[in-house]
Amino acid sequence: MDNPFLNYPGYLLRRAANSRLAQLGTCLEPLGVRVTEASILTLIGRNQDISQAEIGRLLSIQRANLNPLMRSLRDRGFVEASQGPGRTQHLRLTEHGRELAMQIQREFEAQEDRIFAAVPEHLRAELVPMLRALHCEE
Amino acid sequence: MDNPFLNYPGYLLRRAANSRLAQLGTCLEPLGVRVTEASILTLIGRNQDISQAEIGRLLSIQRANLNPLMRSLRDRGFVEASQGPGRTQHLRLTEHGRELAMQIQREFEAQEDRIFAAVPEHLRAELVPMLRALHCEE
DNA sequence: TATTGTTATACTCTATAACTATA
DNA sequence: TATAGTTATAGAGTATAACAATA
Repeated sequence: MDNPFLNYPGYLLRRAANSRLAQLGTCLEPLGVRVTEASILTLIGRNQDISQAEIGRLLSIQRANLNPLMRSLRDRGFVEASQGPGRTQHLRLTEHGRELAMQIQREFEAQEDRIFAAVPEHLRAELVPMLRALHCEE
Repeated sequence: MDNPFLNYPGYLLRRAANSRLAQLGTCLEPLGVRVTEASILTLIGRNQDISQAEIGRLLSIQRANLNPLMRSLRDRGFVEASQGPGRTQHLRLTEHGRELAMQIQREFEAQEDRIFAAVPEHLRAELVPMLRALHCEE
């Protein structure tokens, strides 16, 4: 059976990204959050009083799509908002959210360690530069 | 603004894969097919009389999800099916499908060239091995 | 029984458009 | 006018369950 895609970097890139995303999702499952939610909580934890729009820009999530995610995180008691200028909301983690963010941080680090470990040692220093180079604006 | 994800290989991997997938999608748009459809047509072109189930295994698409894709490709006159053993169908490209598959092939190759070109020259030989290493079974 | 094709369904992510509220 | 948040909607990809047909 001829499967040309196994030699195509574009296909291999997608396959690697999907498999690692699924792996991280499985690791986060016991914490009750999905990868996107965990990323948002991490960003708020590191940037107190960040706004929804800023999160969207940093994670490449559109405002319209971020809205239901944020509402869910607020409803579950991980995030609280205070009024900023204009319609802007200042977001921060609740105590509950901070505890969760710490557990998420551990899972994120474990995942990055697994990914680095999968790369041959002599190429590890090149991994991040190579992945940055593979990104395109378009 | 602290964006830790720009140093996380997992995030960079997903970002690179998404951007390249979008780029390829844009290049295929004039041909009137999406990336998934183009991949299926390529596989049928290279493996005459392949079955749906085999395509699914090679591209990691489940049978249930492949069904509407295949029906659409048949309805548009790119693919025809003949009866195989059991419920198996032998798939092959129509004349129309073969012409399209040739154009797709050119776009696929152009995309792979672009991706290779984005990688620093001294790392190009390591790209495919590295991407293969980044894949995980999970 | 195992495999293939099929249908239905649901969830996630993504994309667009349009609306409001405020600087 | 520009930005932030909101709502509705649609498409694409993915997941599970269940069913029919055939080896």
